[in-house]
Amino acid sequence: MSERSQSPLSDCNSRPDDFSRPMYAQALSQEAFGGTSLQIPHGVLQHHSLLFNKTAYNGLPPTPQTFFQFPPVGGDYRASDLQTGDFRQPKHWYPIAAPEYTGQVPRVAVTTQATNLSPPIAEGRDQIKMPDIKIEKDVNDEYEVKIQQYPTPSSAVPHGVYYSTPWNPSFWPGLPHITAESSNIQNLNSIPSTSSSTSPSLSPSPPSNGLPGITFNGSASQGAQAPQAQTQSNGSSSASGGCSDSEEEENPSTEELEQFAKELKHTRITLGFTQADVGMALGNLYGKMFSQTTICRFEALQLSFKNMCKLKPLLRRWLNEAETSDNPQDMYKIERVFVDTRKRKRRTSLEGSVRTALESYFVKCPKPNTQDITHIADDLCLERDVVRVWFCNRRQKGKRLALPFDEECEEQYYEQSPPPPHMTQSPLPGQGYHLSSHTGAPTFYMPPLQRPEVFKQALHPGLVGHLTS
DNA sequence: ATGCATGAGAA
DNA sequence: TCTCATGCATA
Repeated sequence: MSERSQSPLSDCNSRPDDFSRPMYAQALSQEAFGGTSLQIPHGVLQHHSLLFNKTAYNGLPPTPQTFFQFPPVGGDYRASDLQTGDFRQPKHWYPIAAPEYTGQVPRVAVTTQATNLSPPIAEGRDQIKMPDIKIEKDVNDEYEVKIQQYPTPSSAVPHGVYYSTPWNPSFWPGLPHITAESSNIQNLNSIPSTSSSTSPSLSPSPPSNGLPGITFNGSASQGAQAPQAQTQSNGSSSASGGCSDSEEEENPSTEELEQFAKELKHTRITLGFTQADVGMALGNLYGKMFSQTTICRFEALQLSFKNMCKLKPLLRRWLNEAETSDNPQDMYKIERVFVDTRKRKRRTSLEGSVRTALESYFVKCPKPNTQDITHIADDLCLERDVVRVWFCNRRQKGKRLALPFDEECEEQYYEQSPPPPHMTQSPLPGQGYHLSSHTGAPTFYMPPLQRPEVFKQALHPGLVGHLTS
């Protein structure tokens, strides 16, 4: 016990970076429908790498009926197809796309989208053949191999349409009206340098009039894996009038991002879509899918400023589409086969006491060196890698939460931000470490640079007082 | 909504 | 080995 108090980090001079603001987002109910939310079956839609818009890159005429062999559903989506441009998916509702709606269509969706969601999504549900999901465990039982396969179309699907490949730049050319409008579209740049190696050769090269490869804010972000959003200040408003010029500035302000996130969430909920839906729609619209997690974090302002800026144009586009489309569900159709074979380490579930201990270590030293990590791992009987990853995530979380949109301060935060009073002593819990206010879920300190008044507007009114008191 | 994990790119 | 963007899995 007492030995455990001998932290290996006593010589660490770094300061904790976290102690961030209260988890405002946490206070926001996910869907604000009494807990009703749409849950995507795990693995069904979450791997963006397999999203394909075949018509976008190979010019194939729409062959919707041959894609998935399900009984046609009622409703006429095609009218809107023609209006919205060729880059869109063939406007048919494939029941395979519906699993995430199973029995959980938000009430709002039912009431507000009675005319939009045609036919009732649940109608074809019984006919949905769920993909086989196979989970294999390796010999050590620590890794899982998940293999999922959607029913493959029996015909009319060219070989090579489906790839297990990351973001495919060739989708961008399929956005004619994006470039044509050149209005409020924040450009989606990013022609990944890895395209030649990661995308199927089937895909054509980006057209010369394609989206300019403007990098985000001059930063060499890790961008080859995702469409870099870039901003242009030429933005006229879309049909929805949802974005102002200022929002299209190269560097949207914090307020603008917050406002947009709020608008996005509100509209999304109003239209009855889940965060997963939105992420999926981005895939259908732009070829780069995002997970529910990412959309959630965007709405909750839990991404980095840079990341927020990157995603905002995409989401702005979605928002405009969703608001103006006669058949918003068109944006959610899935045309892909999900074949995901990866090994992923089984998620470690750390006990509260262990987390608390890690927190206390983190307070002392947010950036432990290798030796420290080893020591901590030994001390807590954890894998060294688990500890390392925990610290990585903890730092990331600290930045994310403490400095959502203040880049300049971000870099200095380790040095500038003093730990909150209650953590300075960092008594160790349990086996010698204890943080009085830590019960597994860390509380976050809001540094002075935070502006609660900005964030609280995104909160349910009833929560504002609580959080700011 | 969030904890733990992955992987690319950078330092 | 870190940061960062991102997502699976789960609370």
